[in-house]
Amino acid sequence: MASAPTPPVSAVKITDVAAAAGVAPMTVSRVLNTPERVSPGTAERVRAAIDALGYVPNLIAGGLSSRRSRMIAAIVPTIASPMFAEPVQSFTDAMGRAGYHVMLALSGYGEADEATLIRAVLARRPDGLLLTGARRSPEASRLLATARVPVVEIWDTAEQPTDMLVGFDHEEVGREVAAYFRAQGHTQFAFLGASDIRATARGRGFAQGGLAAQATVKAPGTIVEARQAFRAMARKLTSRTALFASSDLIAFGVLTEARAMGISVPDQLAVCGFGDFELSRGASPAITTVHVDGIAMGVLAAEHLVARLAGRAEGHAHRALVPFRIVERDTT
Amino acid sequence: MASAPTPPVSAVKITDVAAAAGVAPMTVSRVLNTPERVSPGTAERVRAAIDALGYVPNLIAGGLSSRRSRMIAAIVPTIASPMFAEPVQSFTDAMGRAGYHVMLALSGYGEADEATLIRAVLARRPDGLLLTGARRSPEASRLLATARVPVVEIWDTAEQPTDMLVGFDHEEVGREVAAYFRAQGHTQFAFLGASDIRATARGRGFAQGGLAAQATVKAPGTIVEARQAFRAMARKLTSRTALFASSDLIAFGVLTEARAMGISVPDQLAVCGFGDFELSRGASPAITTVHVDGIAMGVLAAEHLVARLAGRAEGHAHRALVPFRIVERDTT
DNA sequence: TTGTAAGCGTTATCAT
DNA sequence: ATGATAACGCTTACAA
Repeated sequence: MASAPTPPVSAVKITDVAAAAGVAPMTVSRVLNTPERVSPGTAERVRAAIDALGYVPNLIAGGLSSRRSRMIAAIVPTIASPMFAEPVQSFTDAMGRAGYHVMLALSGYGEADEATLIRAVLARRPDGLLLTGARRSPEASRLLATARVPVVEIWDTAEQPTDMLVGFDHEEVGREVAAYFRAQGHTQFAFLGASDIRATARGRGFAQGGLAAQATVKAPGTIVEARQAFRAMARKLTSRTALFASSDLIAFGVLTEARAMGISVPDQLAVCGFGDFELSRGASPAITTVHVDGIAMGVLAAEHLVARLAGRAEGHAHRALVPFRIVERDTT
Repeated sequence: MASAPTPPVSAVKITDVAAAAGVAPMTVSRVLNTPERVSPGTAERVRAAIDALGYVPNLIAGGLSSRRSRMIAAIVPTIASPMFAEPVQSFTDAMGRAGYHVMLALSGYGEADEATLIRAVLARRPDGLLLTGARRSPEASRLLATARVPVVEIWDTAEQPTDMLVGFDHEEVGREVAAYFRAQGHTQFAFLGASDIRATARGRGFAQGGLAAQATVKAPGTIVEARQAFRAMARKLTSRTALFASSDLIAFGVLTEARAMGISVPDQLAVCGFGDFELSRGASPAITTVHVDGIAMGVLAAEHLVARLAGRAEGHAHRALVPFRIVERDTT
């Protein structure tokens, strides 16, 4: 379709620098990649030539030659939520420190064509992959297997991760929240959550731990939807209820609506969110929530990947669990 | 540092497919890139071979050869804010439909070493660049100039964009908000804002339009900081005040604190935010805010870039303004 | 410490 | 419509 007239992107190449510095191209390459193997004097001359010419190495050529792209592809559903933004940000930083660029691809929810995305991404020959969740379609698994690329999956656990995994058990989160509520003397439980696979797992764990979850409503992903859903749900909530929301946004919606309805928190209604977004700390009342260390998740994922890429995979387990904790605030 | 033993990423290459299909490599390449130039029968055989072998084309080799990476690099300060997440998401989608991958790089605020990041990104030879804001350091400008890569800058305006630009005037936003407040009979103004360059510009415009902005407080970026800042500021606010916050998060902090202090909204205090985040619609009272069409910004940026890459840059202006509007809700 | 030669896997270009 | 050949800009492997 597009047919640009092949413009010279950056005329300056390694041979130009080599000529200017009076050395062989290979020496320029060494100055850039293994400076310790070049004499200081030569290195200085080469660097001067690089600066003078404004040389920017072509990593695409280097990658083809070395068969290492020094690039990691990360696939996440969305960056619009702090849920993924945080680990992605820290993963990117950590990989950057190790000399890798991270290429971010957005999949949206619905694993319909995750395989297609993975395929597209593999075409760029990343040295490694960061994936969200631990459920892969058979097609995706096949692709990953034949590509033989190190893979880290985050945000979830699974019996059989594709390769490495850094996450936590969402059902366990639900169970812990239920246990926390029970310890507070609650006997009536409700769950309000989004329909994505991990939110559902948290709801399932909560129902197990809560023994008698009186109400489980699904679907809302936004504050406004949560308010509507809670308004509908509230009618059935006759006595003191402990509600677990699948995200802080939903918890906030519930609390906003509860205030409008004159329901007292935490006396008549106790609420626990998930994610520990800034909103939960900043809102009044401050929202009790489950904190997951997203930064640590990103850093850990990077460490695993870097270890593998450096060939020292032995020291690292293939599965790492990221801790979570309930942050008790005003709504419980 | 890392020295992996050069593993065969995906053994299958174009010559393998060609051999399996009984054609020349070039024919396989044509099936993939210009199928209309291959006879249906041959194409079918080739595709069968591709599927059978699980061939994933090596775009890194293709890019070196064709000098087109089919990749766009996007540099944004952060994805943790919906401010940037939205246009980035829509830009990515739109470029994807045009056959380009978007590689996202996070710069953080502070243009300290933006040039370094740009340099790193240019090493991958992107076909185009998406940058945030319109202020480039001399070093960055030099890099971009010598790279001769199409550049779109978003989120701002400038007299001299680097190349193409899709944004809006932040001072004008401030002036419009001031005008809106004045039309409502306000005479006392305050601004509470983050210290980044665009927030500052909105505050400047607001001060111009408000004639007598009584208080301008800077720094807060989070809800909690905004609450503290407002509490300090509130003492000086003796009469009915119209406050413009540099983001909806800050507006929310102000409103939360105002409620705690017993300040009635919008009677004693009118508040307008910026960004039209989900929170503003979902909160109670719903927050009046400035809506900027981030989706449109991303799509427009993509259109400009695609047009340029397709060689038909003439039809498009180099500057496009994205509309913004005040969304009137309960806090004014 | 530095250089030479031979690819890396694909596509542009020119033939057929 | 298909093929042969020569790059693309760099790095690996080996030599000096």
